[in-house]
Amino acid sequence: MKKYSISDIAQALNISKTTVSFILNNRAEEKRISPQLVERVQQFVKEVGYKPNPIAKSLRTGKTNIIGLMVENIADPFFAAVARHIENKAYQNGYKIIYCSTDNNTLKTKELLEMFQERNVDGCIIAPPIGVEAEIKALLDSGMPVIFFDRHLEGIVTDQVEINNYESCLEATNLLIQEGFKDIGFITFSSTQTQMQGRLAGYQAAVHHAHLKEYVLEIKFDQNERLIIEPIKAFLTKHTKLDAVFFSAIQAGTNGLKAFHELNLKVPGDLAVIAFDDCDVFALYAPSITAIYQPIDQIAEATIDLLLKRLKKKTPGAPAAKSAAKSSSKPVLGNFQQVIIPTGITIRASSRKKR
Amino acid sequence: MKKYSISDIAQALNISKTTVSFILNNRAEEKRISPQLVERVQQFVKEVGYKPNPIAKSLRTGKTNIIGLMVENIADPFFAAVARHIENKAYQNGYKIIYCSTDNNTLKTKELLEMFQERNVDGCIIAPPIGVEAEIKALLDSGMPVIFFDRHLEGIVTDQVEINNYESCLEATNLLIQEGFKDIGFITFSSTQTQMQGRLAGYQAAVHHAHLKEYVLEIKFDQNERLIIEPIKAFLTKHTKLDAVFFSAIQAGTNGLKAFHELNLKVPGDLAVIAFDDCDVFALYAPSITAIYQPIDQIAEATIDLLLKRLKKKTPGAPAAKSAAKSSSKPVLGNFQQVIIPTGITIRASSRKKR
DNA sequence: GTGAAAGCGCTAACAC
DNA sequence: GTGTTAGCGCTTTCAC
Repeated sequence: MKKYSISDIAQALNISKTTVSFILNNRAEEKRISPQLVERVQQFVKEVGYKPNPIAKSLRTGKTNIIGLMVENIADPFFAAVARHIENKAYQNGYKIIYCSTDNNTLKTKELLEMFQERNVDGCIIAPPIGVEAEIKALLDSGMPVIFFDRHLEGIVTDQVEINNYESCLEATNLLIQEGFKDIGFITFSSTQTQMQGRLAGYQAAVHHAHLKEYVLEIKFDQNERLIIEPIKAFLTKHTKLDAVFFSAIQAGTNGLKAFHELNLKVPGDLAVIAFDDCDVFALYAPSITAIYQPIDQIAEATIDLLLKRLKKKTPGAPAAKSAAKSSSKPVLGNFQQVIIPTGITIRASSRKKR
Repeated sequence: MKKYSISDIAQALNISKTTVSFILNNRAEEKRISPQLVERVQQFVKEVGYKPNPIAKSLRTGKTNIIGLMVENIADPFFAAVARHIENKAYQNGYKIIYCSTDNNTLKTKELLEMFQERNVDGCIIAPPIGVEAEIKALLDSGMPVIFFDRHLEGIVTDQVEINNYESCLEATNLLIQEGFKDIGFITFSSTQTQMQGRLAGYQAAVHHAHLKEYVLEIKFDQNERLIIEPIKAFLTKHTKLDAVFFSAIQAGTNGLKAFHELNLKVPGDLAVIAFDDCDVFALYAPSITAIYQPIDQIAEATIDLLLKRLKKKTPGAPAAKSAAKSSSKPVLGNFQQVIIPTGITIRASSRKKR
């Protein structure tokens, strides 16, 4: 099976490349090419299994049909699940995904952004680390659609999808307060990222509002779980007054449970628990752990939708939709959207006061 | 900051594109271009921040520096973790990753393989579903390096990385037998994939060798966990004689534990447990669950290494290594490798016989 | 040692 | 309605 190019087709059919190109790009009608010719070309193309070379196309048009996806760490269940949904919908819309993990590393992220630029991705979806504001701004200025999710960057206006970090942590903390817990710790990772800041602020607001004391542990995130477990143990050992703990992220939660084991602390007898982000561990743990869950599918859906919307706008003559296409009213140029997805909470045994 | 092309550079420096290209591709020496000129060009290139356009390069050379990565489901923690490692090493070597999930869907996989072909990826890493043998073979015949991992396809010879499924399940089953368990169930997903077949065969061999009865439950895999939990409950309810259960995969294990809860079965009192694939759930569950673990980093490392080795071979004149390059002896043409990575087992409370 | 020019496969302005 | 042709930015053969 020989590989056909557009010239081969033109030659075989004794017409010109242009005509073939027009037909292949659904511009036959617009160019008023005879239906018979269209039919003949399409027939032939199908027959020989011709596929246009996307690289040549990209070189010419500047479009690649590739989306850059940048998460903190693709091995993190949350990001992996989001990536999965995004991947699905992207492929359905004819886009491929190039992905990468930032590790929240500024330098690495800058390099990756540069790579996206060079590779000419059509748009990108990013859970940005702090410190790449200038580069993102440059990207946006160059006309590349950039969508933020999970967090945003102060001072940058672009489409973004987030959850209600502040409110959900406020409410979850209130739940503990209403149950009658008085000394509620908040165990989190030291981070200036907006989502983590929001969670902490929510906890603080609730605690202050109830005139309770604030106990916050900020741990430097590390892949080595001992470096998470040990600070938690130290914190719990120091603050023996604590009767409840709120974990701000999944790795805090699971490693916190490990710390409990090692200290032989019972839940919720010694310590009540609420965790941010749900997972099998929390559902199966005995007692089961109350957890805030992020609607991952909605987050992913909203994110990729925002990007696809931007990408659609860039191809004015997109002949996909038959006729309604033209009537897509208001241009909404540069009119960025911020989507907030509400979280849910699964109340289980760990947050109930023994009475 | 204007975007420079190679002609811009040539023009600015009053030399020809050719010369610039040679210098940029480290062929200055070979072409005996004067060191001063080389220096001048490199200086200028750095100054204006010129980056060659990879798309144009691809169109011309047929290489893309992109690796296709195809897993069953990127949201699965195992595949996500493998992807993470592969991504890392690929980027270090100048390759980008386009990834996709097959869902073990033959049709989808065929389309994705076609996409890899069209997109001209330089090579691909695949955890293949059954039924795409012909397409993979065609890909290999076309000269594309294809590396299998996690499983292989009968009748296809290519580089592959797997774990010792058979032996590890044989040994794990023997562990239960030695503890004195007599009626050991094996709960797995119905699959003709080699890795699942290997696990089942290992269990069967151990059980038969000990003249014990075989109890196998094969569940159709589904994202909806109720469709996994319910068959397990039915199986356990039917076979009340069982004193131990071996779960062949992580989703079998976690959903199995959920089934236990719902049936109010105690581990290991009512049922001892061993699971294939380890995770936090098993470590934190009370009692903790004995689990076979796959050395994910080794698997990923071996896989990407095999691919990189193939890719290196394809660029004979690669001027990366200074001089030792030429001495890479034996050609090993078409000499495919099969790497088997041994698993480990973490023995915890769930597999111990109460005495 | 360096340059002119062809061409990778495609799109699109322009001509007829 | 259809064809001619000029690039997109790069590599590489061949000529000098």
